[in-house]
Amino acid sequence: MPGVAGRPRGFDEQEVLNRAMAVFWQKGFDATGIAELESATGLGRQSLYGAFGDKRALFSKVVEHYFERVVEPGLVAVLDAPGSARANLERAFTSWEETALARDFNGCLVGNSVSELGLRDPEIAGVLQRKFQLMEEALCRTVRRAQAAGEVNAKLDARATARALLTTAQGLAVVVRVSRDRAFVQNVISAARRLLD
Amino acid sequence: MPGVAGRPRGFDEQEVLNRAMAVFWQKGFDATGIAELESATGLGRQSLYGAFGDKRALFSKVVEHYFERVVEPGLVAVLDAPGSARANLERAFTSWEETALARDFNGCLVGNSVSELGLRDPEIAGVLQRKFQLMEEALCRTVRRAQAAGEVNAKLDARATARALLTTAQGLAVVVRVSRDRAFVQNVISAARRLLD
DNA sequence: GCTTTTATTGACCAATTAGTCAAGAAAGAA
DNA sequence: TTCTTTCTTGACTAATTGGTCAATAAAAGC
Repeated sequence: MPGVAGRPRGFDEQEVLNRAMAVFWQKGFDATGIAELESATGLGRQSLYGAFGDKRALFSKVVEHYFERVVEPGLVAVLDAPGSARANLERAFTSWEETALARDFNGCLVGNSVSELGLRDPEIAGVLQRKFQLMEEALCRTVRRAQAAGEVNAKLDARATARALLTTAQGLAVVVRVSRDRAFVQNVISAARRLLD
Repeated sequence: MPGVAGRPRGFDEQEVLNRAMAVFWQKGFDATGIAELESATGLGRQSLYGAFGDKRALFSKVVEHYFERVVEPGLVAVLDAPGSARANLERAFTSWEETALARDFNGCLVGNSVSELGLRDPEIAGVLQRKFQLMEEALCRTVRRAQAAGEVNAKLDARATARALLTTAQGLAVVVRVSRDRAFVQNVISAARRLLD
């Protein structure tokens, strides 16, 4: 009989994913050990394996979780918010600047994972590629919307601009890891802004 | 008596560094095992340890080697070549486009290493940061030179522009790992070019 | 030829890895 | 209560990891 009874979980799946995400985000896939995931989540090994499968499966769920809980609200929702599309782009830039300068900034989990796993795990690479596409898409439609409102140079290729912005953000996430310098970040953000003129 | 005699090396150090570089470049530090370095270089373990120290020390030497043999000739020398600075920047863009689209493109070893080790190995992070600075510097002086020649908008902040270009190149190296798409790369390069106008 | 120094070879080791097994604990269904 | 199902705990394992040891080989200096 399916769906019947059994001892209920003693943990909140979302909260566990949050903690696991924090570790993977900071250290990457390989450098994160199961023991570390145990202590970070407070779960025992078998609970982890029972609930999420092996390390790789857990990592996949963490990537999805990251997109839902970090990128969707922090970027996509910001861009798609009603009102001035240009203002939304500016809000995204500001948010990039702030997060990049935060003391505990770990880059972008998607970008980090692409660097680490992009060439050796085609399945995960496919997932990551789709995440990039979703970000590009969000940027693209916002650029278009801003163009329609006369807030961004209408002569620009919206898709090309979106791709340049995505690339800039990913580059910033990398470079800032070793030079957390406010002037540097502002220079890059200014350049991103200039891409809209 | 120091500096006397002993059996001479049976291998060429530069060639060994080339092979080791290829492996580290493709797979990263953690994912590269000593066994793999042995078979890639053709050296036995003790020869490797005797000549280069432990894995981390070898990796450091590989990073230096990468800069000397890849970045210096492929970027710095191109930018510092005599003649039109703007043309040199264009040559760099073309080279980015070509290498990014090559079948065996593995990103930038410096950028990859920053992602993997930037937060956990301060010493290596410092070295990587200096490499970024050298690239920024080369871009910066070339932008300035082009400005002086009237080939690039003289109103631009040369340093800010150099930083944006560096960031763009690093971002491209990441993004292209999962979407090796000619149009995408051209869009990004066009945006980089627009940063000079 | 003998000595000294370094290079090479391959076996070895301790530690860590991801993943599994088996027994016990807890809660809903009957 | 009793049964059934799932969750939890901690010990266990097989494989791989980076790194080392000791013996051998090869060349230069005397």
